[in-house]
Amino acid sequence: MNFSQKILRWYQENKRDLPWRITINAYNIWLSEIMLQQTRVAQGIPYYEKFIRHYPTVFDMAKADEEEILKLWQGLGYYSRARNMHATAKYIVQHYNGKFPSTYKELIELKGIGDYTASAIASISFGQKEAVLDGNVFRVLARYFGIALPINETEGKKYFKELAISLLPKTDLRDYNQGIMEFGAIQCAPRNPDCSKCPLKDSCKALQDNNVSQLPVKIKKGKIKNRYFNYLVFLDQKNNTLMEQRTGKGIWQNLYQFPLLESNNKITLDEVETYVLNRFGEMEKIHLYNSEAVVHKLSHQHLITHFWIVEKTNLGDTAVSIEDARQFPVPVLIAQFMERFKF
DNA sequence: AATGCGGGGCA
DNA sequence: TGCCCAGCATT
Repeated sequence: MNFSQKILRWYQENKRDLPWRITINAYNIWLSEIMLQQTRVAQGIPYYEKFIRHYPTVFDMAKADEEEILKLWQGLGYYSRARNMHATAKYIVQHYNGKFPSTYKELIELKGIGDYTASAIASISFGQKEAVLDGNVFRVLARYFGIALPINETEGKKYFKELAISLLPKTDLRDYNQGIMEFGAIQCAPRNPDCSKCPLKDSCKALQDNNVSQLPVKIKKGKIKNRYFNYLVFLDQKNNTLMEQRTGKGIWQNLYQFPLLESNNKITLDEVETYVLNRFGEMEKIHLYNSEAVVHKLSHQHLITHFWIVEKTNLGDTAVSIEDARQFPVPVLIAQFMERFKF
């Protein structure tokens, strides 16, 4: 039995029951693949269920408002996925009459669909002979064949892609591609895999060389930056507040938040007060809600956050009721504050 | 080629 | 605390 046949055999005996595995409908497969980009299966499942419930077909999603989609997506992260997904839903309805194209070439033209996702949809939904290359597959191939090329550099990606293509079986493309990913997620896990019960243990190069924990190789880059966020939580007597939508580049695009004063380091009450006075006018009272900073950790930056409660009589005509504010799509950082503050 | 983009789970 | 997760878009 060769590599691919062993993967297929293993998958047959170990596959999980996942909600998107009861169908090969392209809309369902597409939705699941977008959600699973850089996201664990366990985290994605409830979102997938929720979206299928709200939008059973691509037509339903195309008709929805972006704000509603972002609200449903809230907490899943990488919000550009939601925006691109919505744009693609509309595009599929407009230009493809609601039917997803079946080829890699057409799929990769769509927003939010790259090499991996195009291959996944083409193979899983349409049975085409395309090789998927995600974090799981990189790991399985790097270990089994003992390849130390960095998986996040061009040369390595190209090498692994060609290797993955060469391993594709003639039939069972759907199961093979899902199988090798599942194998990477369950058996050939990132840390401390139990190689003693691996069906590939007799021919795994990394295991023979005692290299399992060293592979795959990934060049690490980037340092974490600290940013200082000061949120201005306005309140008037009628339970209104102020919310703003984040526009432009950067994190949380199109999500809502309280008016924000960002600073280079920790800020004093006087500085906040001066800022509020200049931008919003006179206030009744202002005080710091959390003396201990809330540190919200993203993969590439730490947001050192203080919430300032600002009591102000007249919030103007852009004020929103607290009840309405809770319905806005917001980052987890804001959602957790609302929870804690009993907003 | 390098950087930015969330949030959570795990050792 | 650092790494990883069914990656993609932009610069």
